[in-house]
Order: sequence, then structure tokens, then C-alpha cells
Amino acid sequence: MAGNAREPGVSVASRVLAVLGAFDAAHDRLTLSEIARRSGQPLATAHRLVAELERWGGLTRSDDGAYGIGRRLWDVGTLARVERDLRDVASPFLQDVHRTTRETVHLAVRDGLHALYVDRLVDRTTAQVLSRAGARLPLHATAVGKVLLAQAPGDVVRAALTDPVRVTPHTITEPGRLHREVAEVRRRGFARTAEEMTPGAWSVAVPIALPGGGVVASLGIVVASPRRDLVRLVPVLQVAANGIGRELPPGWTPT
Amino acid sequence: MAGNAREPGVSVASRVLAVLGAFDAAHDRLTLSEIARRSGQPLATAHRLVAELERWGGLTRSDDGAYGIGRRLWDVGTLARVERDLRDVASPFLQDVHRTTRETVHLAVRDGLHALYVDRLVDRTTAQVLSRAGARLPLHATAVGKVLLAQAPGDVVRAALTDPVRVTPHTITEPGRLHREVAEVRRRGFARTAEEMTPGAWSVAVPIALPGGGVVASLGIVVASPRRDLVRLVPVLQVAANGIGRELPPGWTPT
DNA sequence: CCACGAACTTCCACTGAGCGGAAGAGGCTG
DNA sequence: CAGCCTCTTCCGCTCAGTGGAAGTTCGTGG
Repeated sequence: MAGNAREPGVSVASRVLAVLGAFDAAHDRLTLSEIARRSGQPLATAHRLVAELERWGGLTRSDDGAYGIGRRLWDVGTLARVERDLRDVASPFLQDVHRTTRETVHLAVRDGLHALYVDRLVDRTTAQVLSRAGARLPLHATAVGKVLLAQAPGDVVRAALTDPVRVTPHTITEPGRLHREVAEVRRRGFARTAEEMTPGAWSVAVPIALPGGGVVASLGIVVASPRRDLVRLVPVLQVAANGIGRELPPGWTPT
Repeated sequence: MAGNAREPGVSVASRVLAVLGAFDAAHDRLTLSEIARRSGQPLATAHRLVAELERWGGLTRSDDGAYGIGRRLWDVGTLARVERDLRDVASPFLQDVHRTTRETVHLAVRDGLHALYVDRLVDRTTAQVLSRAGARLPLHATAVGKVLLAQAPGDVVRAALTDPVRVTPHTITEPGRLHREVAEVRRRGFARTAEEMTPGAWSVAVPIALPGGGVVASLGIVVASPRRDLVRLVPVLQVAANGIGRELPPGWTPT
């Protein structure tokens, strides 16, 4: 007997990665069976890999049997460029902005067709506006996203503005209007949103550019009321953004 | 012909993990050869694994040929418990403490015989006191460390205080004195250090406990001058620590 | 201009690590 | 206690993984 029928062309490495890929923001704790299902692998195979990952410290298992990402993988993730350089440099500036405005501050880079939130600062008092470090939100519905879009290659802009997702009743979904808006962001040097991503949230954002000129990230503020003077915060953001750009290693890319 | 002589007993998974393990705080960018050397694998083997990791997005290669940790792994690391729950809950409180004191704030958990810094807040103006998120420092030479030690199992305390490393001229290295100090920390509810880890740095820290009673983390402040009134900051820390403890999911552990 | 070395990439035939169906163990529920 | 679920262990077949070696690219210095 002894069963076998190894699915061909699948490397062990990719199986390991499939296990890691089974975890995401909405599924940060999984049972063995869930991991097997979500990674598309037989239970026995998943079991073996998970056990090895746990032994190494990449996964941890809690009393209830569920697995979560372990410290070892957290350590490794911490070494990523996005995290290390940008966060380290930007963190004090985010604090400056937060201290003078008392509003939620966001730091994001472009990741494909999404804005990837690298860091954020929230008041305990302020309503949770969503978004945590690591979150990915659509480019066309967020202020940081529009800023990043304004500096992105033409094909990215086209792809992002083709059939844009409607997130709230206020989300702008007409490609034409979005193209015009992105052009205006490029001209004016900042972007705004009004409840386009989250009901009850208004925001502005500015680009973070290297001294050389390349835009590498975006810095934004989110407030919970339709303040007309939101634009007045733009200079605050710009000072911080310039500071961050200057302190980044020359030639830095978020890749 | 074709050479071979596969080293036995080494799983592919462990080879993948060895590649990841080649990266650390001091080596966040490595060339292929370095990865091969540091992970103890033949060049050709490392090459294959690295290529697969890169394809998945776990590693990125920059123009100069060096590899770094990629976004995909950053994402995964972001899902770790230490990161997610603790950071999310504690972040606003760290900001509160920072706003009222204007000093460097640290959040740490115990990881074996080290204090693992999960988050920190620094002024741009303040001298960089060392430590970034992800750093591991000895338990006996830091305030957060002493706090964590005060609540640790007996064998951990013994192991940590046996032959303690001398970091600065002020580091306390007599096991007896350290044991007494740890007992006092337990009694008093907070710990201090005076240039024991970094010359020119003084600190206090308090435990973060769950409503149930278990200490899960430590919150500390570092200042750059030997202020006598450092102890006056303890109540500020305690208020924040209580708040964090209350908001953590019941039964939370940093594992 | 070419020789030399170092870092990287590709190739390929052998073989043991990995595979997964199946059976067993434990636990919860109706 | 039968039924169902999740987890763990077992084992013989086989193909994915292996690593020495050859080829490629690049930089250096003679």
C-alpha cells in the first residue's frame, strides 16, 4: 500500500511559503486544518511543515491549538527596508505632526495598485479611523494614495483608475474625474479626500521626496470632521515631509 | 558524473529558514555569497532557494545585487502577536507618556533572557539612546529588563543573573546585588537604571499587567541626564501601564 | 589589452527527503 | 455511545532537490 501521488512541479520551498501565505490581516490565527485548507495542501503535509516552522520559532502555537506568526518571523520582517529605514527616519516627524495637530497621522508607500500603510499615529481619544501598519488600501480613495498615484508611471495610473472600487457612497469612481484630480494633485502638491474611504473621515496628504526629486512615500493626516481649514495643515505636513526626505539615505527606494 | 553528496538529515524547510536566519539586525542586506556562507549552504543551493524566495516576494534584490527582506515577509511579521495586539493597544498610551514627558519611551516584553523592544518613541531632538523596535537587550542592565525579571520564573532569574555581562562601567554584575535589586523591584513596583546599559542614559520602568494579574510587558522611560526626580515619572508610567493592561485582550500572552 | 579572481548563473544525473493516503488517538456534541 | 471533527503518526514509493563543475559576467591591476 502506502499512498502517494506527489503533485509534481511544486517545490518544498513554495509549500513553506504557501503556509506563511495562509496568514493575512483577517486570519492571523489559524488551526492546522485551516492552514492546510488555505494553503491548498494535504493535512499531513501541512502538519509536517508547520511543525518545522514552529520548531524554528516562525510560528507559535497557543493553548487552544491555533497557530500564529512567531517572534522569529517578526524579527525578520522588522529588517525589511520599508520598515527599517523609512520608519526609523520618519517616526520622529510623525510625532512632531501629531503633537502640533493632535490628529491621526499616516505614512504610506505605493505597493502595486495599493497604498501600503507603513506607520500611523492615532489618539486614544480619536475615533479609530481604520488602517493599521501593514494595511493596504486602494490608491484612488485615500489622500496618500492619490499623492502616490500622482507620481506613479502612466500604466499604473491607468490600471488604478480603470474600474475603481466604490468603497463608500462618496468614493469617486468616474475614471475621468479621477484622472483630472490626480493631475491637479500633481500640480498643487497635495491631495484631499472627503469620506471616500471611510464615512466620517476627511484627509490631506503630501508627497515625501528625496532631495534628488523622486517621490518615495506619502504623509497624510486624517480628521473626523469636515474641517474647511484642513488645507492649512498642508504646510505642517510639507515641513515634516521635507525633513523625512532629507534624512533618508540617498537613493532610497521602498522596494 | 554529476556531483552529489547530499548532506543527510537536513530538510528543505530548514534550509529555507537558514536563509532567512542569515539576516539579522547587523546584516539586513546580504549578497548571495554572504547568504550561502552565513546559512552554511553550498552556493548553488542557496541560489535556488533565494531565487524562489525572491519570486514570492520574501526577499528583494536591489540594483547592486544585494538581497534584503521583502514586503511579503514584512507583511507576515506584522501579523505576529507581539506586534499586533500589544503595539496596537499600547501605541496611544506611549504617545500620551511621550507628550507629557517629552522623553524616550520604551515598550518591551521578555524573550528568553533578553528584553525585546516591541516599540519605542524618540524625539528627533533627543540623543538616540540606542534600541529600535526589534532590539534585544540584556535583562539585568535595563529598567524594563529588571521589571520583566522581577516577574519571571525562578530559573529564568537565576540564569539571567549568573555571570551577567558588563556593558558599561556602571553595569551591575554582582549576582548578589542584582538579586537584591530584583527583589526590591518586585516590592516597589518599578525599576531604575543609571548608565548601566548606555553611558549617558538613565531610566525607570514599570510592569504592564493584565487585570488578572500576570505581568506581560514593561513600559519605560529613558532620559539623558541623571535627574533625581526620575521617580516622579513613575506614576505617569503606571497610569499608562494600567490603561494598556486593561485594554489588552483577556488572557493575552506575548508568545 | 589580457590575465586573474570573485560573484553569480546554469546544468544535470543520482538518490534520499519528502510525499500523502490511511489508520489511530483524542475530544466535543447531540 | 455513535458520529464527526481535528490532530498525529506511519511508511514505502518516487521525483524534487542536490551540489560539483562548467560557463558567464564584471571589476581590477599588471
